[in-house]
Amino acid sequence: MDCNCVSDLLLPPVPALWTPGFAFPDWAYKPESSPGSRQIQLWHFILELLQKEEYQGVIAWQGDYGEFVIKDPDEVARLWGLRKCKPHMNYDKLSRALRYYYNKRILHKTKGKRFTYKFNFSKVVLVNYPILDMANSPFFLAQNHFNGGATAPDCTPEAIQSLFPRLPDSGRGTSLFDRGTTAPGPEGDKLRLDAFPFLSSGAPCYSKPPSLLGPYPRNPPFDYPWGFNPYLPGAFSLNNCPKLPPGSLYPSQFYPSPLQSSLSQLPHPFSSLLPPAEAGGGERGAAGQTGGTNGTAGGQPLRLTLPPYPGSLSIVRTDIGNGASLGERERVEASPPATGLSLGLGAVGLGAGTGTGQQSPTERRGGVKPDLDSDSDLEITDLSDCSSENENEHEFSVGKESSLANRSQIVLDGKKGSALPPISSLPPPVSPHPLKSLIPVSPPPPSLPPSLSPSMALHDRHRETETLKMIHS
DNA sequence: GCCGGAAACC
DNA sequence: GGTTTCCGGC
Repeated sequence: MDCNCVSDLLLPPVPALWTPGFAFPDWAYKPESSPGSRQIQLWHFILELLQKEEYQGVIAWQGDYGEFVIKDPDEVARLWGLRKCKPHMNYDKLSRALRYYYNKRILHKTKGKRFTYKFNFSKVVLVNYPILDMANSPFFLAQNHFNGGATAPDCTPEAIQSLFPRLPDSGRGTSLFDRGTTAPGPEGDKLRLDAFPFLSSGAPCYSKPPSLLGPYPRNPPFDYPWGFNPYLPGAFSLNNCPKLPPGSLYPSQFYPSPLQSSLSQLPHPFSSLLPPAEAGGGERGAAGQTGGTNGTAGGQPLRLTLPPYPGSLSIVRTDIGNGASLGERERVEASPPATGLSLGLGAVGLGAGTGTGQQSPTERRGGVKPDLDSDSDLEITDLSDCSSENENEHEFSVGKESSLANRSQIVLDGKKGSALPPISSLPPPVSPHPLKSLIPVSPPPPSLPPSLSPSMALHDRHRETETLKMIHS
């Protein structure tokens, strides 16, 4: 019998239990989310774990932004093995796979720190979106660890996202740039954000990657390295982010893209892609966030929002078409954060807090061995159907309970959250989940230049973009 | 623990 | 292509 344990292709609906604010857009977990692969990629999986509170004890953001620590290597390996239906997976193998990313510069090792790796967001972007003129982007010039860049003045997910003026359409699991769904323009099948789940939730320096950031969580005026922000003169204020100490850049650097904001808040060109109604900040009811659906057919609200920061916009896309799919575009996430979210970790039906007989991964692990306990953190992974390779691994079953549920005791509102990473530069801890409170109930409307107004013709916007690009360059 | 080559696998 | 598996070396 074929292994369909984790079936990346059959991920169940987004777990409703997951909390909004930390979920990657569901599209990020779809098969097509991993360019070049029909299965979830390891780095994607890692991000997946990183954004789940249940796994804080296993893997968590720590240290520098983008940096994470595998607290429980064996457990992570086990989980990965579950996901990939590789019961014999172990940390050694997993780490080998991680090393594979070194060359791709998606990841790199934090020297001197055991089990510590670091995502190289910008490189990931480059790898997956070569069409983007990253090389000329002040953002990347400043941030890139691999190009000699010393610091990352604005290595914010917002900044990264700002490079992608088009949002993926999570509603159907297809993005605006989804391959095959959009007329392949010059970059028709490349310009997608599905490779950057972290853009929406990756928040290094925090035990939990703040995602679904509300409106621009930055104190205006933000001092962009290149000082070019033609679109949003302080439209998105950090003031909307109660958890961010004024003037603090560090947190903001990691506040991933505000998935809860809507395209209507996007400076460009997303907002302009929205119909007037939605572009105007139409709200989606809480029902839309119950996370009960995985954005299969419509209804799945986008949780990815571009930061109101298109300053480094270097995108040359012109085929803004595919408007049809825009029906699935993000909607204003004005509803309270707690209204649920649709986490893309599809198959993971984590019963946060509902698990019984929890046993820490460390306690029950012992490496990925055939006699694994039958319990699993991933209810999704029913390995009973694993291929012959695992047929003798009946112990490798899952779904019994959420042994990690005990980790879910982390209180989302920061009352009981896990400790923040020991980051000296980190401003006074606001909460284990900085973004939890960053999502304003009513996001301020973006200040869009007339030229970027929704009524603006596409070609005009494109022209505008081109012009801006030239200016930028 | 970490690294990277090599080969196999899917 | 993206691992998985194995392995020798540091």
